[in-house]
Amino acid sequence: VMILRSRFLDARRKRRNFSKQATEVLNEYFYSHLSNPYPSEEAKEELAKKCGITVSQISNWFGNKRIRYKKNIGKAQEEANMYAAKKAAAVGGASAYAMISSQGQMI
Amino acid sequence: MQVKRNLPKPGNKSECSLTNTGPGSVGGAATTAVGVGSGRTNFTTKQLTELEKEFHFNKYLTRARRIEIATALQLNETQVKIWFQNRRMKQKKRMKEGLIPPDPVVSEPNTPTPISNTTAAVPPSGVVTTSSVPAVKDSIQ
DNA sequence: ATCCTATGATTGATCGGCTG
DNA sequence: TCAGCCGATCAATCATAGGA
Repeated sequence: VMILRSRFLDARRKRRNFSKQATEVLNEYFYSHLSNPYPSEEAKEELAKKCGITVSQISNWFGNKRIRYKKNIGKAQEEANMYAAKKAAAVGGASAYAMISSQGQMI
Repeated sequence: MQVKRNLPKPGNKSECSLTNTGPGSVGGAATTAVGVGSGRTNFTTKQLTELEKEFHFNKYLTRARRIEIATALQLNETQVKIWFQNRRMKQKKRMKEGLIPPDPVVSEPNTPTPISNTTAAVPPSGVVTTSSVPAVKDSIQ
């Protein structure tokens, strides 16, 4: 109730969705690194540059993605997974590195 | 409470490291007003205002000061400690990207600001009370 | 315009590592 | 040996954007 306190102070939250391309790049990375969706600081910087957003936004995106992915599993996620896998397998050029790194770690 | 994630940073192993949600159910002691202890405390505007004021003064707290504040604001020492930690990280983050001029460094790290009253809780304490509208303090975006 | 879902941001609190 | 800090992350929530 009175808990409506400082909500008005969040005027800064004038969010703008990321571009479709940016989201595409992020999802591609996320799904091709599902076993370890934790990009390093360097990877975040690269993604940030590639997506035209800040590193913090990259962190926010992965944070939200991990939680929300987990909140589902067995839904459109599985679908998105193979979508990304297929995508990575397809064009060997830009996506090649994604495939390789996805195999980075083993048991 | 329940955040036992594996170590993402260091060489982690297989499995989607994102698989937890431990039922933990800790008995947090929060003033959330909502039933049982909620892991997350909802700080009141007054508490946040005082903490912010103190932070502007000292970025780091001494044990004694922490106790004073915790008592005055009716919070745990840990909550005050954590709040300052998070606040420092927040400022650092703002500094990096956004802008937020470095702190005008206050001479001495002391001068305990008499946290208004002792048993904080009700008094209106005319601090920044809902200026009633758009009060868009804060710069940055 | 109305409702509902997707999504970016914020934040109290936790985890692991490092340090004085 | 140990408490506090940092850096990263979690998890819940807020507020808005976008679609039907």
